[in-house]
Amino acid sequence: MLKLPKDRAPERGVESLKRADLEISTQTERLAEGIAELVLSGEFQPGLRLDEHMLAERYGVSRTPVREALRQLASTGLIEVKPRRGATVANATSAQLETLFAAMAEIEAACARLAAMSMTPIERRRLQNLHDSMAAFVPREERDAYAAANIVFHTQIYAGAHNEILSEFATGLRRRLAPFRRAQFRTDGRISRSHLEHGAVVKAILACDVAAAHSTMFHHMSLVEDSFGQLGAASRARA
Amino acid sequence: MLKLPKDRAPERGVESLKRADLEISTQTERLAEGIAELVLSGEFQPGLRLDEHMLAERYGVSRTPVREALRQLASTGLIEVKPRRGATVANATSAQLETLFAAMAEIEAACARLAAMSMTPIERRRLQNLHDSMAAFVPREERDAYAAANIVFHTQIYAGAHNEILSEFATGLRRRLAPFRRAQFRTDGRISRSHLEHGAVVKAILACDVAAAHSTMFHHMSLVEDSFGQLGAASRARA
DNA sequence: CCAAAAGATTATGTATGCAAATCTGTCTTA
DNA sequence: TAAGACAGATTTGCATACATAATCTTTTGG
Repeated sequence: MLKLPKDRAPERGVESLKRADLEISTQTERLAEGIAELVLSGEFQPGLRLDEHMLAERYGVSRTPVREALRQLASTGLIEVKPRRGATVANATSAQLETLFAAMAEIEAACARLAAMSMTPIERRRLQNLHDSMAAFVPREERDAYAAANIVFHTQIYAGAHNEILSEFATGLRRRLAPFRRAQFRTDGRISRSHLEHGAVVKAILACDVAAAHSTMFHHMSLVEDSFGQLGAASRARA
Repeated sequence: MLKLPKDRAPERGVESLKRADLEISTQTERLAEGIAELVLSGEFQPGLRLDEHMLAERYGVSRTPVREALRQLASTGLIEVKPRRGATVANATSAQLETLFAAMAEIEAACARLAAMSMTPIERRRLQNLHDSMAAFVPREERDAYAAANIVFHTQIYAGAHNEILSEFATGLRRRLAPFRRAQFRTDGRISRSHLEHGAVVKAILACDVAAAHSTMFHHMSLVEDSFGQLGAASRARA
């Protein structure tokens, strides 16, 4: 392509209207974010081959930044890159999903423990408020709203742990599992059970009960895992 | 450079004589491993600027695989890559080191707990044997031998947890902290104290005492952290 | 008719070149 | 003398080109 940087500028603008352009400086970052979005939204399903040429054309760039973006995403586990065989959206066997859920339960429980230990009064009150407001979604079975608030709920606990590293691990695992938990709250009664479990976690954290925060969160995450046995099987069949 | 692929072949051959060429397929992998080695060995110290040209020349390749290797290492936290500003060996403030140690304590404790739960009899016996054999290094103060065996000890526990993800987190954190814990067993009495703590961990794991495995390992890792307060300050000053 | 090998095709790995951003050192000016 | 600005040098980001491994297709032998 001849040097026509102005030709690409408009596309770029459209693509990233949501977030401030100030923050995103390189094509690679933009691509990594865009591709991740496609995977998380379900448009790119697990197992799909990610052709470098195809992506380069789709985003109007050369293969070089595409390759860098793919490597970066591979490091998060969202996609897989095998040497000389290209990249695919990560696809997990049910055994691997079990491992991921188990790891996530451990990390989330650790975060909850630390949160009970070191959350500020303001953070504790915000958590309580969020939990209370989520109660409204339960009787009405507003799955999407509850799912969105659920992510905020857990994110607040990660933040409350005041440990950037554990927080990143937890966020990464959540992202990595996202393609496989699309139907999370579809099971009947899952929402109300989730809210009850959250209540126990909140109570423990507010009471600074470190051990209870750990165990209630671990319990909560284990139950989430249970409700996904069949999904693991489904994704494996697709491979 | 004109296309003279034959000119480069010999260099490449010489460079990788040590390890089987069969396993390493791309330049990027070789470079990532090589650079990581330089960082871990201390030849590349925290804060050092990693110039792409310099590395490319040093390894006799072009900048392209160097860039990919740097991105890959950045994802492990061993180096840092800022857009348009290049890569540097990761340098942590003492606050960040504290966070890393705290995260590591949590993950190691989780691994120990899972290990107590799910190690096979063979794995348990191997751990016991290793621990026993490490006793020999204590009275003789063989720091290097003890340090090497110490890594094996912890690695056996990661493996015993039977959770690939947590194992990778733990290994990654250990690598990431390596540049800052060079003098780990230099403190007087550190070796014998470490061995005592290991003993408590082994005892708990062999007894399938899940809670004790967690707490003894957590205690062990916390003490490791304590003996590094001054190192964090030193590395910060260098920045 | 099927299997296996050889060739064609495609995609990945690597090299090189150019443009823009950052950095460095010098020179001007208050 | 110190602060700021400007120009040159350096370095990164990206595009393009080429070489090679992997894959697909076709052909040939049993």
